[in-house]
Amino acid sequence: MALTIGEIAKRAGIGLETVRFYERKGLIEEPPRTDSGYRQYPEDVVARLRFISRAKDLGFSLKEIAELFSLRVDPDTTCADIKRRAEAKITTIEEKIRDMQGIQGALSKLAASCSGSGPAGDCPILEALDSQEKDW
Amino acid sequence: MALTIGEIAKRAGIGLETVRFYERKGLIEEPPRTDSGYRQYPEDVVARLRFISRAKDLGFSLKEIAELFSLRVDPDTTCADIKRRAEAKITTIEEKIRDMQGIQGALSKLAASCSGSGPAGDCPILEALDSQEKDW
DNA sequence: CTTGACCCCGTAGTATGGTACAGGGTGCAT
DNA sequence: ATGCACCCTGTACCATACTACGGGGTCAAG
Repeated sequence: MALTIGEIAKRAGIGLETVRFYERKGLIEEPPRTDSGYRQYPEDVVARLRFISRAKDLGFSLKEIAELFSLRVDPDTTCADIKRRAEAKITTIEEKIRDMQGIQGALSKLAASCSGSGPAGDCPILEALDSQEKDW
Repeated sequence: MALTIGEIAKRAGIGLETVRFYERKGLIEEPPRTDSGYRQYPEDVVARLRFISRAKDLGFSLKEIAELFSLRVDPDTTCADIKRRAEAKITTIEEKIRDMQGIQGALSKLAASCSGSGPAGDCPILEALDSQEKDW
């Protein structure tokens, strides 16, 4: 039972333009067509689209997801290869978290230095942004 | 003593194309020109460009930085207004950190579930991405 | 046989923050 | 006076992930 692009998009919970976009990006295969040119998707493409959504939720870019698929297809790929990818991703995410925490700490410090009264001209936050030194 | 665009860019530690880009975006004012059309920057524009870099480091977008400038110019703006902006930014950054931590936790769980041996076809990471339920 | 929902393609636009030309003119030193 | 570094404008391009639109064709119900 083949599905139309609208059906498959609905089942995967994404827009149908997005399905075509993923096709152009090589994330899903080009499906067979009807005589009139309509795409005819096998049902398991829904699972693939959900895989993409889940991987995106885990912070993988579309490019990385495409790599994941090609790894999976390659018979020489091992479980360890996949694990390495996941661990590399964990590392970059941890780095991002640390960066964000640094930013958050600096901003909190700045916000704390501001009494919240008086004109903006005297605001210690803007002054800190103006000053040459950044001690944050 | 007016500075050329190249000088000012060098002093601010950014590219000169970026200076023009900021001008187009309204982050710095259009400077006066020489008869031949060269931009002539007053020295304090360096401070403004540094302010932009610093605010960017703190996670503000260019649009938000432009707002900060217009707040600063507005005589009705108070220190409390600036503080509110900073606190709002802290909140959104904290949210992002929590999101990232969720992703990191989920990925770590998946990576831990993988022994790292065997073919990719049996990889529990890929299986988790394939499965309907996400318990992560 | 008409109407409306759905599909096709290609292209362009969105937001973000720049970067890179191409094809010129200018400023200064030798 | 000639060479080189620097400046000018406008436009196009990079990555990321879509989203929208125009101008068509198709399918199924009534």
